[in-house]
Amino acid sequence: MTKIWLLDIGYKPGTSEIHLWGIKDSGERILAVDRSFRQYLYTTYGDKKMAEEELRKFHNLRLEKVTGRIFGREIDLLKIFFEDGSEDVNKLANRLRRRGLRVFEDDIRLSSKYLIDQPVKPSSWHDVELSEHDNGVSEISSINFVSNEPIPELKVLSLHMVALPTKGSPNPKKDPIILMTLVDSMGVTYLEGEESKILQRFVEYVQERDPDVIAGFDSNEWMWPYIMERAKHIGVSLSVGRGGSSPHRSLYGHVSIEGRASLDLKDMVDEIPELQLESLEELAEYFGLRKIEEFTELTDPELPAAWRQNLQLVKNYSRERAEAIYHLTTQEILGYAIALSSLTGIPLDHVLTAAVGFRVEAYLMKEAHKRGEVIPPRRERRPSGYVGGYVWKPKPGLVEDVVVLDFKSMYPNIMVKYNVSPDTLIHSGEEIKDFYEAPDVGHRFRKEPPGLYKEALLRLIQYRDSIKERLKKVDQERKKILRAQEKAVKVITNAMYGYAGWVGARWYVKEVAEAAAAWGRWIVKTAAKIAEELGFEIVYGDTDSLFVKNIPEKTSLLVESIQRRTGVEIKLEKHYVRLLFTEAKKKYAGLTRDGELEIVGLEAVRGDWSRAAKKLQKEIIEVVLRELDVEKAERIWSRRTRELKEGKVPLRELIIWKKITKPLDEYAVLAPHVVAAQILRDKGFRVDVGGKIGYIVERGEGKIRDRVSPFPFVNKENVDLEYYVEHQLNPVVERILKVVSQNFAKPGSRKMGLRRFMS
DNA sequence: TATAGGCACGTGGAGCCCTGTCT
DNA sequence: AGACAGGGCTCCACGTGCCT
Repeated sequence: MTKIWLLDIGYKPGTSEIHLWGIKDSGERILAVDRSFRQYLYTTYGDKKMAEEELRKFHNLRLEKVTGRIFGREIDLLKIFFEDGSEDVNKLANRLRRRGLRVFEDDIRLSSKYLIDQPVKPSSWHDVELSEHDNGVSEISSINFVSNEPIPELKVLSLHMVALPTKGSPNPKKDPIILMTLVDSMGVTYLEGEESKILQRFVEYVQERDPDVIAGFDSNEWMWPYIMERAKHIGVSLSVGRGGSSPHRSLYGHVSIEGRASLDLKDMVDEIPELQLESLEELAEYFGLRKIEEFTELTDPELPAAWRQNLQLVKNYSRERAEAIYHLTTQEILGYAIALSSLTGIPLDHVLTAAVGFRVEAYLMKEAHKRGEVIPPRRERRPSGYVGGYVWKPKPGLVEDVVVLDFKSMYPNIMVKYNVSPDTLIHSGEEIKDFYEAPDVGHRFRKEPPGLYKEALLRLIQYRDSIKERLKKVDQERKKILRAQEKAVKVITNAMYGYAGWVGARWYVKEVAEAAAAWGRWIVKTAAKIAEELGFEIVYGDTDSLFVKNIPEKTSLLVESIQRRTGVEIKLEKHYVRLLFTEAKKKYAGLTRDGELEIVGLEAVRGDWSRAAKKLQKEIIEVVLRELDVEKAERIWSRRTRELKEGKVPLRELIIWKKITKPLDEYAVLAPHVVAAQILRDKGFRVDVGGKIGYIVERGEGKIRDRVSPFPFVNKENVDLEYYVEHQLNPVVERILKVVSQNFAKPGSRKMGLRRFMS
């Protein structure tokens, strides 16, 4: 018996031969082949003769009569195995469908199916029965999951690449790679000189050091495709895979390297909503590695000159990024990716790239399989919305001493409590006596048996509790692993409700999400009613939270009453000394009891306002909330306005960043950032969907979009300072002062204060 | 290879009215 | 007097990014 940690999984195309790349507990890296698995699909066989007729046309099929469940309903099925080891299920599935039969699980890739079907988990330890063959290949005769701990020592290589653009962004058709910087446990290696030499040495380096993980930033969409095209162009064989194969584009735009995990840290950016620029530098700052300003800056237009005149600058630029990638990977991201991979069953290689919905789905597929549920096919559906959470309208102005009550994991708890699940929904005509009925929308769910969502959620909750228990007892190093696991579990748990309402989900049933939302509204409104009955004043509330004016001697009674009546756990989450509400929902600022200033939803926390405006708004809020001094706030306002008008504000603070969310020619309206992006594109720069465009507004007549200038082609001389006063500084300040001036400014001075800068 | 809905808010675009100018 | 271009205005859709 051998112990193997599963790093990567693949299969030989056209066959049922599963390739498992693993790490033995001795540290040896091996490829083990499993030839025992067979691809299969299910079909209904309403007309038995017809099914048999079709099946006779195929050789080497093995049939099994089984009973499965689809959305909780029992159904008789034929399970059809492809005994000849082929994995071509499409042909058979299509034929059966053409005959009007229902077919299931033909749309799941072989390696995914293996992971769902077998006691095998990626990024985990297994007991394996191996037989060695002469050709060095090990064959598996049995494999069993053991544990997802400990995590073996993985060899990580990080990679940063610089190409020399002739015009705009580097173009892989003509612009060579001039530098590659590699970082691993041995330190930094620069590959420079002739491009073919760089690539050859890169391949040698990978073969020699044989890393398990290769990490980059924007490597799936940009770096790997670039390297691959250059290698092809100059005729270098890019055999960096463990079997000697080249990298290849696999599913969903991901680039796979055989036997290794290729990670793109850019995928991590989506998981951290706090990030506004979504850059590597910002990611590094977020994890406390290095501040954005401490990175050497080098934009594409500056690169050619720097390459000629200041080689060291270019090398520093590249090294800093390669090091950041290495440290982020080893210290922050790899552990999380491993935990997520082991939990969802998605191989390490893919798990960061996979969108949230697909992670949840991967987890559900395994749960469903355990319960004897057949996995429903993915289907095209028309999106149709439903009513979501309830939001109170706040009273604008200041309010003191407010406590916030939060329902803990409201939607997961609702789904567990009321057994809300696609397989427990009662359809019209069904006569079930024992049911829960959702308020408002009237959907009914049977109380027994527990549904797929309920069981999946309970298992997750249980797992998280056990992690929390263990966290109390273990040492620092193990704590880190457990925290990563906890985070992974949390991500999946919290996404379950959203998944339920996603039209692309295999288990999409609109009534499920709609009912969960309805129960949510009922619970939070019931809580509000209880609070009011007890004499509390509701200040605000959003979906699963209630802001109430504090009555210290009654808060614990309030919490108890709400929990008793609604049956859902509620927590006293926050205590604000003072809160400021604007006229809008979802926008407020507060001072907590520990003296922290919190800003929610306002421009100061939005990424699409200039830094100048954001900083000023924060200053104003700070002075208003902490010092209750509106006049001082107005003085700051006028000082900042003056500074801006006198040109004392750095250009960088005036840049407005916005995301490009679709191809430029699909925009119906030419917004300023779209025009800025067009200008960049026309200069030969890459404008990617999902990329951020920075621009400033220049002086001139007419529409804003007709006078934008994209970063980095901005010139301080041309900035329309008046625009920044009128459309950036003034609105964000006025939004705040408008709601407090009557309370705090002396009579008479208020209007003065506000009007002074308005016209 | 899109987890959901609710919400604010700047900007552009369409359409309307008004007004001044030309015929 | 009537036609019409163009400015100013209103209203709404688009687009982004936030909150829970």
